[in-house]
Amino acid sequence: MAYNKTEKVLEKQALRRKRIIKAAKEILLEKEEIGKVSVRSIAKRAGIATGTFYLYFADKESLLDMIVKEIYEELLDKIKEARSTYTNNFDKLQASMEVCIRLFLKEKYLAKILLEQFPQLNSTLNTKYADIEADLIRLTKIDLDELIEEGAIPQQDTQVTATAFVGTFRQVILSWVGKGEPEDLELAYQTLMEYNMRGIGRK
Amino acid sequence: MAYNKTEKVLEKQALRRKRIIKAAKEILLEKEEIGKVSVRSIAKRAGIATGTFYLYFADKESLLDMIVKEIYEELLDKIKEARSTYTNNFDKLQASMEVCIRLFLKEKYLAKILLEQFPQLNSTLNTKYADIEADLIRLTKIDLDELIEEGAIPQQDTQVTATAFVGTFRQVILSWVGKGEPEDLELAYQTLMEYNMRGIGRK
DNA sequence: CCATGAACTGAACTTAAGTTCAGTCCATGG
DNA sequence: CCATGGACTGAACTTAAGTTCAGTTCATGG
Repeated sequence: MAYNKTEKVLEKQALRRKRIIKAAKEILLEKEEIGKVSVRSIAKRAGIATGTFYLYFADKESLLDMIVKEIYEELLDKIKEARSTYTNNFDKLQASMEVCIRLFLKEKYLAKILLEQFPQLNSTLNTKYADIEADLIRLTKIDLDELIEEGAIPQQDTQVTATAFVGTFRQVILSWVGKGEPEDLELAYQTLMEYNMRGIGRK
Repeated sequence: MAYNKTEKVLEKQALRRKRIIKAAKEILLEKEEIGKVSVRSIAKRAGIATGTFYLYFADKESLLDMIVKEIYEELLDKIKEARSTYTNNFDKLQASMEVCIRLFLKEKYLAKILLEQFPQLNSTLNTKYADIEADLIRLTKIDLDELIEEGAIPQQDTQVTATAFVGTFRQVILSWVGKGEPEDLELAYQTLMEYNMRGIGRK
């Protein structure tokens, strides 16, 4: 005599699921160390009992997993959107980087979670995070390879330069998240972009 | 009637202390996650009882603290030494970076511990690690400021460019530690250095 | 070679986090 | 408005790590 869930219940459950994710993100922001984010604290913040958490997520890792995925997809979507408005490969590359910076600064929690918290994890998740960095490097490399083909930048080991390129952004964004943005953000942003444009040898 | 320790005992204790540090470094290398490095496992590896650990270090954090300090001092010493053989500021900057790369690649454990393991820590230690990165950036910034004063590179926000500079090295070294060095290391190293030299606008 | 005190030991204590589950509450459908 | 089964609860269980300490071993100096 299994009964069917009504729309209302389904909505309530979806909301609860979202609340759990939101609570987790909030706590990830507050805690210095990702290890300190406990299921108990997430449940408490979300206003549910500890056990209820496990009705929504198989385990703690599943939740964190989902959060990484969500954030990264949001980032990729915005990058894709920004790139679509340009045809020139320089512009596309710059647009991608601009999106990263602006998104991470606007939503510092994204930066903190993605650049600070998740790299602290081991196991499956850390691998997943490394994959994201590797992915961004891969995407950058594609752009650089195309620029070389066009003759817009000199021949170079794009694996190395793409890695360096991404490295500058990671380091600079993290420094801004950590100790506050510079007074003149636009100037700083431009400095960074020029650094990399010169770095790849833009003619 | 307190008795005096003989030389033999003092040596044995010094050795034991070193063994504990060595054991900890070894385990730091093996474990993906620094949190998995337990006092028990360190003691076992060092061939002592768990409790004995606490006769040599106040607590686990003291040991890790000491390890960071040791590694960082080793790095700074080598940098200082390498710099002393040059007078030109470009050469000094390049020498510093070359030392970092060569040291981290030669002793991958240093890179893994300093760039991968310690950033995973929270609290005091993480702060200490952040201090090291900040310190390297600070040192780089000094070089850049001098180069600007000499007119060797154009005016720029050296806080940003120094951060970017260090970021490229961190990212590239970590990628090499993670998935193996490139076939032609010299070439890759040169690529990275050129990237940064162009980046800072070397004339 | 013994008395003393320092070094060492590892089991026990403490704390904290992930996970489970018997009992309770609540929505459904008759 | 009840009987049923799913949702929810939070105390209890499990595991694992840091730390302590009573008992044991060892080194010293007489």
